[in-house]
Amino acid sequence: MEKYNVKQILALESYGETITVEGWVKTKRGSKNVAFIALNDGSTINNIQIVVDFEIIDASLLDDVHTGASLKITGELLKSEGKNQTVEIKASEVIIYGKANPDEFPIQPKRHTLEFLREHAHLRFRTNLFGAITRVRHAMIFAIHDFFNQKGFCNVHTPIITGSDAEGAGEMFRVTTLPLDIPPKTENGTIDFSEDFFGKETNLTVSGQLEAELAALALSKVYTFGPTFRAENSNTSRHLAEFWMVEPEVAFADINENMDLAEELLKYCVKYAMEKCSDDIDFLDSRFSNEQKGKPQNERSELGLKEQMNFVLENDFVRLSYTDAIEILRNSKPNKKKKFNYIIEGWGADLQSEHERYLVEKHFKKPVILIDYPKEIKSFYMKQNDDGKTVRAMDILFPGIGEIVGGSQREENYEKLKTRMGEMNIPQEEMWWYLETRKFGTVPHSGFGLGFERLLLFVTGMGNIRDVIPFPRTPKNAEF
RNA sequence: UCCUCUUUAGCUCAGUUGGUUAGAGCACCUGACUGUUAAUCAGGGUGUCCCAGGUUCAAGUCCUGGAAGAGGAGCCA
Repeated sequence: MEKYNVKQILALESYGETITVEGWVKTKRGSKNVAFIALNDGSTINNIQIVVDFEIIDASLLDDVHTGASLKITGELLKSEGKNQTVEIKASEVIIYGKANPDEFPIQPKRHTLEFLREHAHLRFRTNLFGAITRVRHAMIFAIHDFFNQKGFCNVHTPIITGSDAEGAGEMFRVTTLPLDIPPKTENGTIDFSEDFFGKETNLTVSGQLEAELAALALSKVYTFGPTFRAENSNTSRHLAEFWMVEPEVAFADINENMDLAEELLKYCVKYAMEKCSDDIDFLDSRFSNEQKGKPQNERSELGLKEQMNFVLENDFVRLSYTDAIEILRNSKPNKKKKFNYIIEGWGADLQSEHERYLVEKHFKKPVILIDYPKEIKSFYMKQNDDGKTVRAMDILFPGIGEIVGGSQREENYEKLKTRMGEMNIPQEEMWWYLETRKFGTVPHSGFGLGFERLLLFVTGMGNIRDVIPFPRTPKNAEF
């Protein structure tokens, strides 16, 4: 006898065939002679309807079948008499693998708040919503590897434990095996890390970029896709302490090729989701619309989820220099009427969230790529422009999400890089290996970082980043 | 880290001016119903009112401190 998953069964037409299916109960509806069980195994968002005829199955068996129980059903595949499905299974045997006591099982067949489900992250996979998000997340992982593989990129695993704390991307998590209560001390009273596991201070990585650059300067086109850790005390719906980042690095590529690559990658992923996860995206689209209905008019999204995705696919991203952005913002209504919390006075100011949102959501109403930022507000490794004021940085801003990509052309000139490190107090002795790549066969190269969970926010229409990663790590929260 | 808001039944929430025994819907159980679609209809009881202090004859309600969660800001991806 053939064993199928629910997704396969829903596509079968071999009526009369005896088949077996295993899964978890979504809902049970009973009447005097017959009961209906909606069964799901996670292979699709759709359920298979099990018909239990009490002339064939003892009705008391279903006393232990509630939402959440796990079952093995054997029965006959039939064309459904009901309206909402094409096929169903008329059970000849019902085996209960595990009950789910409804007094204790927290996932009821009703609407739960996302906050409640976050506190039950071990069980939230069982909901339609988190099943859909998990499948879309999987598809996006594949889309990314697929994209780069097709383009001849080499995937490189960069280290997760790093000996450098000079990457400048944020606060780091210390990795140590030293005893916390009585750490060994040096003569002048500081902690003696020479006795630590690695013989030096080590941390969890905040970015694989620097190591990816090393690989790019031999393999030309590489990317890393791995976990990243930031010990910032950020309590927002867009930040995680542990998140996944896609970081391509390309030799012989300038900032324009870098922007082309990022735009193409984002569009590829969005298209992939719409094509490969259409059932899940349909579900997420209607969830998104329902959520918008509950919001005040001025906070509602003008477009639906699928409309937003199509819009991104059909339009070129706006490419705009920092200097031009400042001009637009300075002459904007909210700036003149002093509606911004931070009024744009002139060139040099860092852009705040409200400014980025104005550009993306009000002025252009499209994804925007901002380039050529003042060097003072960007990292040491970014290539300096000839004007002596700006660097070849690029940030991609998405509606509702903000910065989804940050990247740059890298400074390939040894002397310029060294000078800039000095100016920005980056310890050069520690970074000797990074500098050496500029000494031996240096080439122009570029790369960027794409926040994987931020991409998922866009593709799923979810509003909180804690809901697009299975087990979110945030300040004061490492349960599960 | 800062600002604002929230915390009452398993879940979602209401609870008036501080005043008797703290309520509703869902879930659950029982019954009815020949095929339901988060089935429907009738009946059944459930509480550390987030924690610790304080004010008061009396606190879910007022005050102080704390914790957790959410939204926004900063940092960024």
